[in-house]
Amino acid sequence: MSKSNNVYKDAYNRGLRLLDETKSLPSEPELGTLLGVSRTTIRTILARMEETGLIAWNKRSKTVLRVPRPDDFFPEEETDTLSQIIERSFMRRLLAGGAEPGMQINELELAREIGVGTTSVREFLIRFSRFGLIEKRRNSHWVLKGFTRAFALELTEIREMFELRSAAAFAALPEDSPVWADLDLLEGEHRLLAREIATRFNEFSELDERFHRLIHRASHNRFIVDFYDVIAMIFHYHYQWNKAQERERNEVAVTEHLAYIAALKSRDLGKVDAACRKHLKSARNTLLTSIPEGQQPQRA
Amino acid sequence: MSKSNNVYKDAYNRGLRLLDETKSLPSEPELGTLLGVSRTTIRTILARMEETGLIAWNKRSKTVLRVPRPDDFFPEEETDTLSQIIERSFMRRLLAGGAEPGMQINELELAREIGVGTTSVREFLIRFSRFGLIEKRRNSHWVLKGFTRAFALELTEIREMFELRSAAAFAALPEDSPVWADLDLLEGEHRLLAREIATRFNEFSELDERFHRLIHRASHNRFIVDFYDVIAMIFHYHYQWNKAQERERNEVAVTEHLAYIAALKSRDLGKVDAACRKHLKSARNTLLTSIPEGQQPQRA
DNA sequence: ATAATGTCTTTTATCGTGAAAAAACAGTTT
DNA sequence: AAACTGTTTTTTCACGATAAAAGACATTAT
Repeated sequence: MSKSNNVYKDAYNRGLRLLDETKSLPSEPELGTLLGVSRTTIRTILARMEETGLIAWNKRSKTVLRVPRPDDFFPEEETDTLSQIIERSFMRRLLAGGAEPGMQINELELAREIGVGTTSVREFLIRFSRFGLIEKRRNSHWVLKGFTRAFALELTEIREMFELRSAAAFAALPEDSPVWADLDLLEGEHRLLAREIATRFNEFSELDERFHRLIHRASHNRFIVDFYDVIAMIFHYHYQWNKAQERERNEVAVTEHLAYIAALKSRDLGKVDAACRKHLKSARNTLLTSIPEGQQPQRA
Repeated sequence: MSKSNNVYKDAYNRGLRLLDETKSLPSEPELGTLLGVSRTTIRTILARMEETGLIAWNKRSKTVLRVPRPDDFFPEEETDTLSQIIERSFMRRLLAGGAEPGMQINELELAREIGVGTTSVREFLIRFSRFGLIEKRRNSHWVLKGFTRAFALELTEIREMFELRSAAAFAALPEDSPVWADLDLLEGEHRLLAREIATRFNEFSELDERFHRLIHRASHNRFIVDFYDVIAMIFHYHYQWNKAQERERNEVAVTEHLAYIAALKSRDLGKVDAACRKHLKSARNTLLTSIPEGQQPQRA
């Protein structure tokens, strides 16, 4: 089967949305940067658009003939990366219970179950290992360390260290730094969300990530910035898993963020520290309460 | 070519050393744990030892017939892991100059140059990426970020944060913790090395790593412990690369370690903090002075 | 002259395959 | 019966091959 053409399919779907807005498409290189793919893929997309009668294509002229219909789009599931597919499968197994710490992870079994080659699974596990949830035994299997209370505590310990430092660095940034404008925009989005929290509470997690990433970037330290990937990954699956009191939790978090933002704008390091600590503390508690207590680490 | 039998060859070489000491070898499972390989590999080793007349092997009895000669050993270079080979090649290129930040890394070219398959190179690069020296462009090449001054500063910033915290945790460990015995042993080795520093200065880097890993382990945080891999890797190649004033540097470091150890034993958090800071500061300076100033980051 | 399109080449992503190594199972020995 | 040896099965590691995607080069249009 070799390689799936999900890059093409995903870019095609995104390309369809452009047809709603204009009467004619820009040049191939321009489309390339717009959709984030190479010209080769753009030309494959244009070829299909011509074939299905969406556009008339002749060299530089790419005239829109009709608006795309729902059935013009490729199905969602065909646009996923292999590594996304593997990650989802793996996390589902991991969170679905029965995944006791100390358990062995079998590459071949995983590959067969998901229906992909072993190479892809291997590469996924290597990438995934930096999250600290699995560990490799040399020349042998992987071992699941598990999503335990210890893991959550170790994760949040680093997170707090990094974020306090980043927040302090943020507050010390000069007046003319572009981050203040970014912060203002985020503040606006927070206020808007706060007003409509009753209906839009599930949009918080995406805003949360953008906010914290902005702060971490102020550290100008690649290790700190990269570590947020670990946090984001855990919170992503945690939010999917634990929907209890989601609205209340997010409502509290939005308020804490607004206080945090105000503290940053005051540039008062004491206030920043206090607001940051307060928010991180409740984030930690949320995470901890969602971990099943029965799961205890086991000897391998 | 599929897979090299370096595991067998390495274990065989280590197994030969056992023949010097005893007149007969233990059971297969015991040999397995001793050499850290499976029984399958042990049996292959025993078969060859029998073949070359080193032992007489009949079921449980494995009598040593003669002491191994130098030519019984497999050549050193045949015992390396593929990933070690790739890492060495890669680091040589990286440090040998001409490796400008922003430069593209080509999997295929690397694989051809080293003489290995592309899969192994890919997996190496994925593993290596956590060191923060390279970065992946989705669906495209890797980009070298380079061993720059910025890298060294970011690395040491995290190192200092982590080690100060670990050292504080270490000092707070109860009297009966086994780490105090480990520390005493390390102190002894330091004193011995200090006395013979003139001739044995090149043995320091190994001792250095063991000492710092002991301290980091006191954090009981996998992210802190794992981060030391980044530091160890950088220092490993840095030591190989920069031999200037090696003796003097190591002499200073040993003295600083001894002061650091004394501070830990005093359990006085203020003293620990001071001694740790002092050592980390000079470690940072050593690293920084070894980075060629001309190398400036470039836009991709 | 610049920027596009048309064409060709190279590289990346993924699979199936086969040998090395581990692990499981079955039969022996003490 | 516990621990070992003999044998078979399974898994990991590494490769070459191939389609997708990127990139480079040549040509044409404004």
